[in-house]
Amino acid sequence: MIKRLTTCCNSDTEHGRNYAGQSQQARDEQRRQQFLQAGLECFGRDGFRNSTVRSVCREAQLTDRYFYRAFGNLEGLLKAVYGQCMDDIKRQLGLAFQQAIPGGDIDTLARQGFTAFFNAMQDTRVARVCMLELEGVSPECDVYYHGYMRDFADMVMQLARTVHPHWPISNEESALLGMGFIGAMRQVTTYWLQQGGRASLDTLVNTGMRMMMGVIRQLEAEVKN
Amino acid sequence: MIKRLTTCCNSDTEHGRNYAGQSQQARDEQRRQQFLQAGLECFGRDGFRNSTVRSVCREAQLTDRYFYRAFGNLEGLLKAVYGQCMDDIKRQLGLAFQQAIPGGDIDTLARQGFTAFFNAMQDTRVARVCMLELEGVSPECDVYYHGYMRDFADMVMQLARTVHPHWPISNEESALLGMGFIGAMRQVTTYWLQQGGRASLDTLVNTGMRMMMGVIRQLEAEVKN
DNA sequence: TACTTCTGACGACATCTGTCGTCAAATACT
DNA sequence: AGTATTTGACGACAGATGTCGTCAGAAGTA
Repeated sequence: MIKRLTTCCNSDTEHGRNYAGQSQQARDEQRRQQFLQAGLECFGRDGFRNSTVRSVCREAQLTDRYFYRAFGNLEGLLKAVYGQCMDDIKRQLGLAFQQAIPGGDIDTLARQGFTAFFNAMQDTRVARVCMLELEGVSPECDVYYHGYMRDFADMVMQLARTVHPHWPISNEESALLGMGFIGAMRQVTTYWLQQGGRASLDTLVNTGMRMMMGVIRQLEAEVKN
Repeated sequence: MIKRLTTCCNSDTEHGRNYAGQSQQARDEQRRQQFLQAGLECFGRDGFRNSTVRSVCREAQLTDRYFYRAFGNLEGLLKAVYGQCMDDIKRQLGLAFQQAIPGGDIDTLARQGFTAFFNAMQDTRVARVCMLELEGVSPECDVYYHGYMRDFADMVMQLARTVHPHWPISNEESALLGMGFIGAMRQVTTYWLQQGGRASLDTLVNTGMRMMMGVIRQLEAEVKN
C-alpha cells in the first residue's frame, strides 16, 4: 500500500506542528539566529573565504540541512550577517544623530556619529565583516555592498549639507565625495584592525573629525569664491 | 649502470644551456613576464578568487611546471602582479611630483598627482588588482598590502607637510590621516569601477582635490588655534 | 650521429567542498 | 499505544583544485 503524500513539503510559511514546546516559526527563527551568530563568528574570525558550510554548522551546532533551508548557500548567510551588522550600525548612528539634533552644532553632531561608528567597530568580528569580507565575493555581493556604501555616503553628505544647504556641487560629485569619505573611515578601521587595535578610540574619532571638518571647510571655501 | 645525477637540479641562478636561441635566464625571465601578464589579465578580469593555476597557465600559454618553479603558488603570483602595478603607480606619481617641484604651489602639485593616479586606474585590470584583490587573501597578503598603503599614506602626508612643515599632529595621527586619505581614493576608485566608469577623469580628480585641500585647510585651522 | 637537456601535453592523486539522501531516535498527535 | 513528523548524525557523491610525475618529442652538444 502506498503511503499518502506528506502534507508538509515546503517549510516556508507552512504550518508545522509544535516540537520541543516551540512552534515551527519559532524554531525556524531560533535556528536562523544561531546561524547568523555562527556566521558572524566564523566570517569575523576566519574570513569568508576560509569558512565553509561545515564550519558554520559546527559553530552553530546545527546540521547542514537547516542551513540550506534557511540561506541556500554561504553567500546568502554572508549577506544576511553583513546586512544585520550594517543595519545595526545605521541604527546606532541614527540614535547618535537624533540625540543631538536640537540646536547642536555640526561639530558635536559629527563627533557623536564617529564615536558611535568606531564604538561599533570595537567588535573586531563586526569590523571585519563590515569592512572587509563582502567586497569582491561576487557581483551580487558587490551590488549589495555598494548599496549600503551609497546609503552611508548620502548620510554623510546630508550631514555636511546641514551646515550650508546649498553647496555648489553636483549630485554626482556629492556622491563621490561622500564615497571617498566612507572609504576613509573604512581604511582607518582596517588599518587599525591590522595593527591589532593599537590606536585609541579617541584617536580614531579625531581622525574622522579632521576629515569631516576638512571637507566642510573646503566646501565653505568653494561657496565663498 | 646508474645514470649520473643531472648537474642542473635547481633552476635558480644555475647555469643552463641555450635553447631556442635564448639563455636560461632569458627564458626564465620571458616566462615570468608571461605569467605576470596573464596574472594581471586573469585577476583583473575574473578576480583572484575565481582564478586558478590552470586558468593562469592557459592565459599565459605555459605549463604549470614553470608556474610552480617561478611563483610557488597563486598567491605568489598575485603579490608579484600587485607589486608590479603598485610600483608602477608609485613611479608615475614620483614623476608627476618631480615634474612640478620647483616653485609650484601645492594645488597644482596635488592635481598632477591625482591625474597620474586616476590615469593609472583607467586600466580597470590594474584598478581591480590594486584596489580590490589583495586585501583579505591571507595574513601575509594583508601585511604586504598594508606596507604599500603605508607608503602611499606617508607620501600624501609628506606632501601636506610641504605647506606647513610643523603640523601639530603626532606621528600616529598623521599615519591615520594619511591612511584615511588613501582609503578615500580607494573607495572613489572602486565606486567608479562598480558604476562602469561613468564619472569622468576630471570629476575623479576634483573629488581627490577637495579631500586633499580640505585636510590641508583643517590642519591650517588647527595651527592657528 | 649519439647522448643530454628542455619543453609541453597529459594524467594521477589527494584534498576540500557543496549538496543530498538515509536512518534511527526524539517528539507530538489521535 | 500506535502512527506521523521532526531532528540530528553520518556517509556518499560529484566537481574543482593544487600538485606532482611521466613521457615523447624538440633542441642543443660532443
